[in-house]
Amino acid sequence: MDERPLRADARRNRARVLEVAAQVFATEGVAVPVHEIARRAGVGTGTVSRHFPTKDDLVGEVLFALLRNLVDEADALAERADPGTAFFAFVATLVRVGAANRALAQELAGTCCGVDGRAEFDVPGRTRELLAQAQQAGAVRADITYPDVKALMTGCMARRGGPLEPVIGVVCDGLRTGAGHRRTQREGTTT
Amino acid sequence: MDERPLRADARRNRARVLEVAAQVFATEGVAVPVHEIARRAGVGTGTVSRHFPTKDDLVGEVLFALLRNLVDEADALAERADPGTAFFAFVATLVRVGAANRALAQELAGTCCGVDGRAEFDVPGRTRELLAQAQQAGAVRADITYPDVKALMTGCMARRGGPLEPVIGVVCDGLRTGAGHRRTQREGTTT
DNA sequence: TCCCAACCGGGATACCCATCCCGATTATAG
DNA sequence: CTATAATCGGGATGGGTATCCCGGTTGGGA
Repeated sequence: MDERPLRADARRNRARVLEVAAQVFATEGVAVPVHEIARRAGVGTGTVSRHFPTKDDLVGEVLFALLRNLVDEADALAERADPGTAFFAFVATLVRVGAANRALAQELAGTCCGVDGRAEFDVPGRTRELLAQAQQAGAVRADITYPDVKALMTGCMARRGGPLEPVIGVVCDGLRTGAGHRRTQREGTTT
Repeated sequence: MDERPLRADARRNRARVLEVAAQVFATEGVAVPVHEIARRAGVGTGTVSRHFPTKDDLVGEVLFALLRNLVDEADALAERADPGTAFFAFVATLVRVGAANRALAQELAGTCCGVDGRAEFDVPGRTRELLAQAQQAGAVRADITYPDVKALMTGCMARRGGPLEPVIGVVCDGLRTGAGHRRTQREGTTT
């Protein structure tokens, strides 16, 4: 196909753009203009959009690596720990990573370009699985759904610039079975 | 000052724009273009920007009423209920209102125009006070700060379109002193 | 009823941004 | 060293939004 090797300078520029983009998107979110990425990388906007025809392509490439790591971690936890421990550990990891990386937080919150959900990078899918297993094992409240977990994690990620232990603690304690809640009298409510 | 009464048609248009804006911002958030508000209100864009010179003016006017109600509710709770009950009830109210109104959620999350914080409409201030009193009364974990609470509530508000009891339950249980292990009455579930 | 200031509509203007294009530059094969 | 195709920079283009402006319309007091 188009697997022709890039010229040396082109390869260098591409890598530099990717590096700068990763840093900027992590710090300021995906809303940063492409021309700003180009400026900081010391290249023209044309160079950026030649290597990444669309802004989503650039964002996607930046997110791929991060999402893959998370999926790997989820899989590792799933086989190394019991369901409850695995689920809570993964939630804590997602929150920490999301709080440290705005772009990733936006992606996980669904306010980004939506590159996850693709086979090998399906973080939401992994989270769903871990949740289901933790609930089956009786470690997590049964009335909780994935959207609930997603919303709670999204909130925790917004706690940028402060210690994360408190919010993670609150959420994990609250999710745990046996925390006092009135589930007993409202089993299958749907609003 | 310029308190000359508006002409009848002008007053009618202003009210209609405000009404439509409130509805649209609540449903779709403050990012909706002004010209869209004008279109749905059946007026020209000029009419909107004459009554509300800036988009922030329009958004602000819409939010004022909502914020005032919330502040009133906070004050009422503060004097009618014990600190713990008041705090949890207010948190539940904020989450419910925020989940039902995107513009308000954006405002409370700080991703809007920031009209609150003004004396009589200072919802964050009231929340802070209720939190401090609840902690002093020993009803809420001592390691929690206002930004933690804000982040958690922001997350819950993102749970649009589903039942809110689970997320509110998780957060309130998690915030409660001695959380993660039992206890609970049914506070914090006011509608 | 008549008249004019207040009001209306929506086109004009001024940004901002992503993406495309093309003349100038440069890596590198021969 | 030279030729040439790949690459570069940044201006041009198209689309979107907020705000301003002005010729036409109308409410309501005389």
